[in-house]
Amino acid sequence: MRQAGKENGLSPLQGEIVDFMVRLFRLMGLPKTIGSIYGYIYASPHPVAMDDLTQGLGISLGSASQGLRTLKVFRAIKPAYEQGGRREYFEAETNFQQFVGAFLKGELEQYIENTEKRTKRMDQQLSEISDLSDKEFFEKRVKRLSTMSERARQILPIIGEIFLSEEAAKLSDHE
Amino acid sequence: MRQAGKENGLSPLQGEIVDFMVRLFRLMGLPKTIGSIYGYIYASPHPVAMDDLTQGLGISLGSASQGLRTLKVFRAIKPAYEQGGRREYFEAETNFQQFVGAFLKGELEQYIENTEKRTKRMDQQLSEISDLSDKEFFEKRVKRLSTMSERARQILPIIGEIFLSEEAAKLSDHE
DNA sequence: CATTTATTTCATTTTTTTCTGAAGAAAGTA
DNA sequence: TACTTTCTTCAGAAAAAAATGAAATAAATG
Repeated sequence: MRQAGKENGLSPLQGEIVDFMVRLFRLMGLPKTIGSIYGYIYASPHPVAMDDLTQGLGISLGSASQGLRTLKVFRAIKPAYEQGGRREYFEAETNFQQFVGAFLKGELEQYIENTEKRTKRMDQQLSEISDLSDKEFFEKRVKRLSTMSERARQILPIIGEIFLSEEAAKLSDHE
Repeated sequence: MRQAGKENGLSPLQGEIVDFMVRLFRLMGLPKTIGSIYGYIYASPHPVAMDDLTQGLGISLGSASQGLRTLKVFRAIKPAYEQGGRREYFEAETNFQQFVGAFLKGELEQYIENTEKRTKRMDQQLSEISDLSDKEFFEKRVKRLSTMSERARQILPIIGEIFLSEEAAKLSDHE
């Protein structure tokens, strides 16, 4: 998959879209395949089955399956009710605000919780230092980390606000 | 380096701090070594030379050299004027707000610029579509991406604000 | 329930990223 | 200048992350 959609039936525009999504998803720390799958679905006028992905993107069955799962989990795609076949079809959830925001918020939340545990542990360690000038130094340092972690928690809702607020929704939800 | 600072002369608290930084830096997409170097310097009461790092963290000369360079570049450490020796010594820049913020803002800025180029290309591609219903579909899709990209640009200064404002500085700069 | 078709799982392979250390600059010293 | 010490570079090694595909499972059909 050098340039998305060269050896297969993707139009140049669709290729651009796939690349776009690969980049967007990489920004969230997700692998190329996942971005390309979402891109492919996003750029398809009709619901997409796993088969279309392996063919259209030249990726393996395994990757397609795992990628779809991940995308389902954070609601970037949704099942499409297609006539006839026994296949599962999917279409794109097009409001990035929602799922990108939720994803980032989740990640950050987890990170911050973990961080708070750590600063607590540090506070304990502090109490075991006997040397006085060492103690002062480390208190300063640890203090800063605690402050940072508190501040991060304050920022969290702002991030949520940016992505998930009513305003944000309005700005992006007028299909 | 299983648990930071086990085989070497790091106190448990210092080990915690190193781990903390490894995590913080990984959040920014930077490798473990860089985080651990910053952590080591941050957790040192005295200026640190390259030698201390290779010894104290058990990392190679190459890693230490490269890591220090990176940290210098985005101002996470600064040279310390140490008596006597011909060695270079460093100490930590302790206001994360500044350097983490600047780093993230830089990354995002670059990302957004690139994204804008892409949406422009897409707009061009759009004009070459003849089929009418296809055209409508892709216009909708591309529109959304453009909107998102515009919105990202609006958000950028807010990010800057969060990290780099006077207020943020005050909140973190009272050593 | 046997058969065909679609999906999931996961051990292995491939690709990408990060780390290492020896060679060689650079900078200081006698 | 010859020698020592410190730092940088970069080709190759090691580790980590992602992708593959074959076997197992599930789901549908006659």
